[in-house]
Amino acid sequence: MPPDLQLNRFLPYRLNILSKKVSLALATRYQERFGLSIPEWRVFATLGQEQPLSSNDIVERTAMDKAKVSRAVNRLVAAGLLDRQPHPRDQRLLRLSFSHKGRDLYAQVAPEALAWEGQLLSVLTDAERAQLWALMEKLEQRVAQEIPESVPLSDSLD
Amino acid sequence: MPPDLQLNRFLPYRLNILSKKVSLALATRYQERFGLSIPEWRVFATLGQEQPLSSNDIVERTAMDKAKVSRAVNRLVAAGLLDRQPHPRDQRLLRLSFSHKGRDLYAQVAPEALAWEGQLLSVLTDAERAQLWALMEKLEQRVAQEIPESVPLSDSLD
DNA sequence: GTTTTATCGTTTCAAATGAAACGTTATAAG
DNA sequence: CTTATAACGTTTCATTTGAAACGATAAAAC
Repeated sequence: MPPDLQLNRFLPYRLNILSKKVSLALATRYQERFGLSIPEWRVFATLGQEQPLSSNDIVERTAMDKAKVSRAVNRLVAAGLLDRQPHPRDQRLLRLSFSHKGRDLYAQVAPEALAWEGQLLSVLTDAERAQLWALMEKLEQRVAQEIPESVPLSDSLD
Repeated sequence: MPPDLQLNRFLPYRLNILSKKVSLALATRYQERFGLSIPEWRVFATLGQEQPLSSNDIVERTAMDKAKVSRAVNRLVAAGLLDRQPHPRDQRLLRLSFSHKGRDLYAQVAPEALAWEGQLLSVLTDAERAQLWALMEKLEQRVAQEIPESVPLSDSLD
């Protein structure tokens, strides 16, 4: 008698596919319109939250690999979107922040991202949205217990 | 005035991190215990649902790249877990199914995967689980509308 | 029947990835 | 002070990746 593992009712599987579809749909937009790759967008959006940040701050906030963050930051700096200063008190740290151009771009990108998310969430009622956050929160806390600390959240794990 | 994009309340971002954590936690287990990589597990579990399947069937069911499926299938065949036969009526198609060894392994892996999922979901009530499925279903249908057809769901989109 | 056209799975190749090594700077221990 | 240890970000290098080209088969058009 085969074990009853219904893949389309298996949370890791469904979560992966949903996450992929959402990322793909969004990525297509900011890729085409703003020329940002996914890692670049992640770094950029993170700096939109708080500035300045070190590379390591971004690693912690995004669960990205530090090599990937390093490369994304380099591209964003090269594109003139970020300023990269050495930290005055700790020479090991970078002090990353938006350039003027970066700030302008963020002012364009962020509202679009929010609007897009709004369209996506428009299929849910307010109550359902609240539920969704609560459920995801619970699951994330639960699963965090199972992950051995210091294991990086690699991008290929999907 | 900066746009109010709160990243930790931004669905694509949170979904990505949750999905990564879940995949990582689960992958660590079947990697260590059964020697299966993530793509291999995906293919393997898909065949647990229905047999025989062609490679293309698996591509459709898992949203994986066909090159990745091809490589995962090769490794599983080499490991003696799958049988690969040519389809009698269409020589282009493969007829993939479990070998005896594969069936035995599945009988071990599937219950563990289910038990693990059960632990994860144990933080939710039955009603909450039902909600979760319903919400994910709605979101997936909504986002599917935005994805141009025939765009593959690459694994690097996270 | 012959010639397109499409489909399936593999292979190729350039790009992306991430673990580990590295150089540099800071902190802790002696 | 000096030495050992740790933290930060970059770079290296082997692996993984997926888009495109490919060979082989089947279906469609003529």
